[in-house]
Amino acid sequence: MTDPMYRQIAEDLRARIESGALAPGGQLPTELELRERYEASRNTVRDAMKWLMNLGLVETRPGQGTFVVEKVDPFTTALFTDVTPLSSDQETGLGGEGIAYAVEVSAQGRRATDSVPRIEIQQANGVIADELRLSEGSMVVSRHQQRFIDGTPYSLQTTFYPMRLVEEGAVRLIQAENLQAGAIRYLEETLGVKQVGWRDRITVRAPDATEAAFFRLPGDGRIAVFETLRTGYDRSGQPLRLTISVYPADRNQFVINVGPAPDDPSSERGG
Amino acid sequence: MTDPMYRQIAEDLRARIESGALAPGGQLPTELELRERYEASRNTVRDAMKWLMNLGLVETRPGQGTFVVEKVDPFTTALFTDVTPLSSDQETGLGGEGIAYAVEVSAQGRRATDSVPRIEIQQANGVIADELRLSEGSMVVSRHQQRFIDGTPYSLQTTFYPMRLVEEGAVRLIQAENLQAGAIRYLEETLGVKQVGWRDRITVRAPDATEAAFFRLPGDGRIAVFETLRTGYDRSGQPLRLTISVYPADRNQFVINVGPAPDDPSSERGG
DNA sequence: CCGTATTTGTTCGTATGTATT
DNA sequence: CAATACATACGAACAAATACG
Repeated sequence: MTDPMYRQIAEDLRARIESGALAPGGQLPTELELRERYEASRNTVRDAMKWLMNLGLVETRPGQGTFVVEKVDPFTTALFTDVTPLSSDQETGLGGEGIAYAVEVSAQGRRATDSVPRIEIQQANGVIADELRLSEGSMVVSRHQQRFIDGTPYSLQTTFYPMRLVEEGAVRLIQAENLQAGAIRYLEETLGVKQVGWRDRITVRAPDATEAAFFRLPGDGRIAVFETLRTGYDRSGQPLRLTISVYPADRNQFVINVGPAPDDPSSERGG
Repeated sequence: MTDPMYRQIAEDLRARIESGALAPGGQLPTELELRERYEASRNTVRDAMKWLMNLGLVETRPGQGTFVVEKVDPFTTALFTDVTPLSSDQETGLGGEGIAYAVEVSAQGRRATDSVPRIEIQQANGVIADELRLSEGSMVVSRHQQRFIDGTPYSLQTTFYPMRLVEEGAVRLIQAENLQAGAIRYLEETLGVKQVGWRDRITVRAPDATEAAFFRLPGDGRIAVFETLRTGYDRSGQPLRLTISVYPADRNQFVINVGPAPDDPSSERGG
């Protein structure tokens, strides 16, 4: 019938937060103070805090207190941009080859850096075998990188190539240099195979321990991560590569521009 | 140094789940059994359960027990599809006007139904004013719909139009009929304004109480929702409309097809 | 640098309520 | 109605992180 006490406490605090009475970044009363204010036990107050924490409204800092979460303005990653000029109807292209390479940050003045790739040769498991249309257990090359923007962790990215491509001569795939935006071009120059299309898949899930550590996320799964799969295909419709990227969901968004959409993708931010 | 006991218990159970020893849908031992097995108090065992719950690995059902979460195969929503034929290089078009209308479900044999729109005339707040490039407090028409697939809640969707469009003659925007895929065409026929491009934004956040109730989500924020903003622009680069859609993140994914990507977007599913 | 006070984190015990079988 | 299983609530004690003099 009536809500349990810890939810009533949470609801009361939630209302104060949404109304702005408790400002972002501001500190909440301590658990002992709240225990007196609501005439509840400390554990009940803590249950209310956990509720608000799971809603992403507050965060606790041991030894300091409980604070209202400040939303950061997110990194914007363009998954697709069609660069048709606004005033001319001629040549509705797909933005040239350049965009085929990777997910790109619409970084204004921000500096993106990537770690040296960690190369592995491994068996294709479920999703990887599925997307690359290989039989389970087929060998693939994986190139794993940590990506940073202005030094802060931005994404974890792993690209898988069928081992076939290496056997056919693309040996630099198994060397730990930064192919980066050049991987697709390298394959074209070396083997003559060209990526003519791709498919992105966007899902959300809880981070694993590795991801939580890299992105400095809480460890419990209360902050999710985006997982994007990008499968690239050659002219014959055969999968060339699969790139799996992971981004923390609390500070990232994706945009897709289709047709002559104005520029300036959320650069301004009002108070 | 060493992890707290509730996390060790959680880690042990997590390993059993990932290894498959505890199958999806299967029941975990009861809290009393776990209390004996790990020689901990029931509260500590429950802390371990909450940890696993936030990671999305288990769910509890009062009176029944604790169960390993079964992942459903997600609804797939295509945000963008470029239908260039595979074998010809001529005319790399954007797939025609048809795709401009809306986010479309790649529903194979599934039946999509929408509720009658709830129309409101309201002031544009922060995001809405921002995207439609209106000054704060300008009037907008909002058309809100509940969308279902095979009768199960699929998304909550609200489209905002500048009031200016109604004043200029598009009066059916404020009538509670299903314009649906015809809204863009209606604007073109009535006012001669044509949506020639759009921008999508994809973010993730905790659901609010309304959304949690509609999608039957837990109420604490442990299952997030996708929020997509689609802003449509006319030939002059002026925003025509803003559609905000919300989808539960545990049973939805988005796909983007660029260039001649093969069909069959994840219809098969291996055990 | 050290010690103390403050604040959240962990763990236990216990009792009672609510949902399901 | 009874048994089972999770949910709520209280009280207590100690640990760990942080801030401050």
